[in-house]
Amino acid sequence: MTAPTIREPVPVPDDFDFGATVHSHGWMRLAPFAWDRDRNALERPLRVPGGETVVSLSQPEGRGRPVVARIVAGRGSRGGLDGPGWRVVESAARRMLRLDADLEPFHARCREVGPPFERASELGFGRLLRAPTPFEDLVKILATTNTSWSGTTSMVARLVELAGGSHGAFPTPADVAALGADRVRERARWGYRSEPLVELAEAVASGRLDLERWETWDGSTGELEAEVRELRGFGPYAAAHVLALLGRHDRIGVDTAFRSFVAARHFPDAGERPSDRKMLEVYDAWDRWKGLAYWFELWHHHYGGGDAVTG
DNA sequence: TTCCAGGGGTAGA
DNA sequence: TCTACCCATGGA
Repeated sequence: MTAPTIREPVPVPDDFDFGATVHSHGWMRLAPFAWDRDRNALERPLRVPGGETVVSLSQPEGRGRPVVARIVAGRGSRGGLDGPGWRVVESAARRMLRLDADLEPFHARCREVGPPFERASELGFGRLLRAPTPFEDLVKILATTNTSWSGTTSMVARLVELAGGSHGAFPTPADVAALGADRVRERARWGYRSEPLVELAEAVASGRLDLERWETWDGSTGELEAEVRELRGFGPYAAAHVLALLGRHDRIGVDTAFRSFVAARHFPDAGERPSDRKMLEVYDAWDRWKGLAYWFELWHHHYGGGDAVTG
């Protein structure tokens, strides 16, 4: 048992940029994430042994300096976390912020290609914010399909409200399974996604689907993609998104944002919108970095304004 | 009411 | 494997 603490540093890679990571895509806007503008901190509840805690993450000393995890509520608010509790928080931070990702190969490639990609390294681009668990990421990806971004945020918020923890922690697979498809449909308003969501939750809760296996997948992207596609409701777009959050970027999830952005940027003079195939060809030369290359272009286009890319 | 949204599923070529 | 077409469903 270590001494109680309410504030601990988490070591990070030299090129780690907290702001760029948090604003890498729309996840920071989905419950139970909350962005604290005043502190430039990312806040969210986490399940820890014996209950929940609310942690606030920031990088007060700037790029390459440690991320600081502050316990702001829940278990730990009055005395800190014990050793096991703290390890859960640190492990969650590492997954969310992708602290173990090696982006040097991507950044080296970006420097070769030149503008605007050469700025990817200095801007700290390349780590896509994730949930603490692969289950939460899958649920949120399902919530982006066939709907608008506002629909996604409300579906996720209602699910957390209905089945989440007392401090708002994201529901576990068992929680979602217990909620059942009917209530997911009628009260969380997930529409036709309700049954695929509950099926996913049941598969994970029962152990039939082991998502941890995907975290350390050493097979081909195609094999992993095939497993993801076996999940109901996960088509080509959703599967590519899942792969991206697992650190594989040799697929691009084609959605309305991809089509409109790539058409405008790379085919400005085309009379009619080019085919998906034509638009995907733009990124062929990036091999295993296709997805990040596209996302950097989109992100770079928006990030000047300081907002996350949410469509 | 109509139209759209960070698509999925399926049939047929 | 690619295309065409239908379908879903809340919100603007």
